[in-house]
Amino acid sequence: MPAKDKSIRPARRSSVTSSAATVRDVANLAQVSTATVSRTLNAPDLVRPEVRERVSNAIQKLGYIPNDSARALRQNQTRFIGVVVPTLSYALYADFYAAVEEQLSALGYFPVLSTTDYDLDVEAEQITRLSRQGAQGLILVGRVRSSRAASYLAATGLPFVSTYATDPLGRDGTIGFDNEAAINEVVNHLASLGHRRIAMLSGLRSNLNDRAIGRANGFISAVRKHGIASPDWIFEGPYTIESGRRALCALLDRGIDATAIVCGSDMLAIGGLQECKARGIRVPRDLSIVGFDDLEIAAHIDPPLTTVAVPSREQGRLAAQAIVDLCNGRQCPPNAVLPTHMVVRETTAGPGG
Amino acid sequence: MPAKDKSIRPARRSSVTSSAATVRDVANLAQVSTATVSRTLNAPDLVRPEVRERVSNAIQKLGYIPNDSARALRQNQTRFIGVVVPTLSYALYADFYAAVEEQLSALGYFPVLSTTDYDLDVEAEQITRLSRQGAQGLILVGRVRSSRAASYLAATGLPFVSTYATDPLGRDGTIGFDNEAAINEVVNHLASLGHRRIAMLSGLRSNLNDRAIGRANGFISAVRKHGIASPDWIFEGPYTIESGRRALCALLDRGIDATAIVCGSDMLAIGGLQECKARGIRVPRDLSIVGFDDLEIAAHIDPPLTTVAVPSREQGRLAAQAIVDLCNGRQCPPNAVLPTHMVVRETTAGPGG
DNA sequence: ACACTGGATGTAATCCATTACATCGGTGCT
DNA sequence: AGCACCGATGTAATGGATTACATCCAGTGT
Repeated sequence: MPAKDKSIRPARRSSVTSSAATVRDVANLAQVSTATVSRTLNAPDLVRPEVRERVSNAIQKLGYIPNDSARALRQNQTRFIGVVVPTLSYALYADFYAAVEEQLSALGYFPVLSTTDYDLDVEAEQITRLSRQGAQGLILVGRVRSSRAASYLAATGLPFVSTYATDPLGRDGTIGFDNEAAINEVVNHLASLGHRRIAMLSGLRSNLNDRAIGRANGFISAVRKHGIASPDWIFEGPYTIESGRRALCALLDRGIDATAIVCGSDMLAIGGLQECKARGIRVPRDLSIVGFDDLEIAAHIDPPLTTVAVPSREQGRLAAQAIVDLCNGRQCPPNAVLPTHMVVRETTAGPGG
Repeated sequence: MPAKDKSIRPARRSSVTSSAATVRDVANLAQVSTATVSRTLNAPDLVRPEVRERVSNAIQKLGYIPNDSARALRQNQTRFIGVVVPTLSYALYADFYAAVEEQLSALGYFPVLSTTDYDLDVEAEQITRLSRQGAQGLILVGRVRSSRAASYLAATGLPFVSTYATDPLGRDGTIGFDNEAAINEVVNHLASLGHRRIAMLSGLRSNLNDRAIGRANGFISAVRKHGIASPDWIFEGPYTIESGRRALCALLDRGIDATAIVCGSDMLAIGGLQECKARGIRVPRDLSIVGFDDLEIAAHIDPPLTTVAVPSREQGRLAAQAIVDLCNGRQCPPNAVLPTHMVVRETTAGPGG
């Protein structure tokens, strides 16, 4: 009896050091092979109930936790999807992410989030990081990205879907809504109320935020279409209340006497509203204001904000479904244009009340 | 010349199938061993510049991306930290997470987020999931958790820090602030303004949310201390505007004629304020209202909300630093009690104006 | 009684990067 | 010359789970 080699070596790891138990420890304790342990976990039907029981007990006793890195390495699949959004501080994206998380988890995947702070270079970094870490697919916001990111995605063939945008050509997967059309609807509405002097508070277009650009373009084209006001009455700022106030100040300082203001975001609108209040400008009597996004808060400020409801959660759900489909080889390049709709509350009226 | 075995086999993978390149492919192309490739990436000083150059070119040419699962498996470290928060829809946690992300990334780690929707059972699931996936440490919210989660953490010895709470005993790592003391300060302030009839709009305590419980306890003890009003004037609801409105209705329906209301969250306060406006109750003349958290929106509603500023971002930064320290074996059980401070705006005044 | 089938289980290769250890050529010292 | 040493590189073991393939055994059909 030279030595019971097999039973001695694993024992070292499972008892002496307290480092995590492995399949081998479990196998030894349950008197089976590692293959059987693995099968007990992943295909219980292939294992006799009696043996299954023994293995389960061993797992229990050792507090065995499978090592997902090893599994991912072997199976070449991590079941995680990278989700890259501009920020979570804007409630819209927080909701979007929540919907993504919910749907992915229902499909047996899970999200790994990262934020870019609206910086396309950061976005490119995050994309490569997520890819290296084994993301099986990506959910991105917007369709414009840095050339580095674009070529990386093309070169690796990593599946991804874009959101909050539309793709007129329908090549890549895109789940979103039409920013231009939505703003068009707003301008139409204001025009039908009789407004002829309409300005816009827009998000920053300089960093190639295509949602902001789309909304601004929608404004320009709509204003042209109606032959009203000036397409260059556009004031930009980040999506914060403070910046909305400043943008309204800038507008007034330039002596523009608009009767209505279209905003690229509810935050800008709320800021504008604040500034009006501070200056004694009555909304909607002296000035109509329309927001965008329909954040929870929009319904609860005074007066309740007229705005555009966007299908954030629905988008998140569909994007999650789409990326999982792509990962599983279903070739359908998912493409959806979801409807938006105006929610008319109390910050809009005809000019003069 | 039997065969150049070594150069033939890897070629199969790098050219025929288009699956990702590995160190071996790079090594072959650069005419070096895999060890040298690895060193070029992780310890360039050990490699002659000339060789380094060759390897870099090969990496470039093949679009080689290291497989992090393999690295994690071998090194037994993933450099990721699990972050478990109740929800992102509440802006406070979104900010917290942003600070965590920023600090972790500065330290060469990265966060993997998951949300619980305030459910401790879900929290337990997320904790085990993150652990299995290789989280090296966890950042959690609150100190109360399900027994399953608690015993799991104890059994595995996985490092973690709790936030948004304090640990009187200082055993575990806890980075937070004193909810009770903060509410105490609020009640003191109201009492010094002359209020004697004070009620509370609280978060739900039933699901063992220890922030809500701490704040409610603070209210009860402060009210007792001052010998004023009734400690059971507490109305609960989730942290939403809608629920704040309902809670205020419930309070009024019960015929309580409080002169001041302390809220467990700004959202509850905003809801209360809305309901006051709807019913013609003037704030602060007829009723003072104090929020909690000092969300961005608090300063921008009408009237601007008096509230308690909490150090969310600071907490996030410290928690990230602390968990990384713990992961690196520094034994200091981190413990910090950060200051909160009241921000007095325009929803508070003496009773009657 | 024999060959065969199929279910249950074991054996060992595999995924990919890292790294301990071995190797080799060259330098400097005695 | 001989020895120690060093820097650069290669060889091969390693981490943990999965899985293709081999093996064994009981049951079935003829």
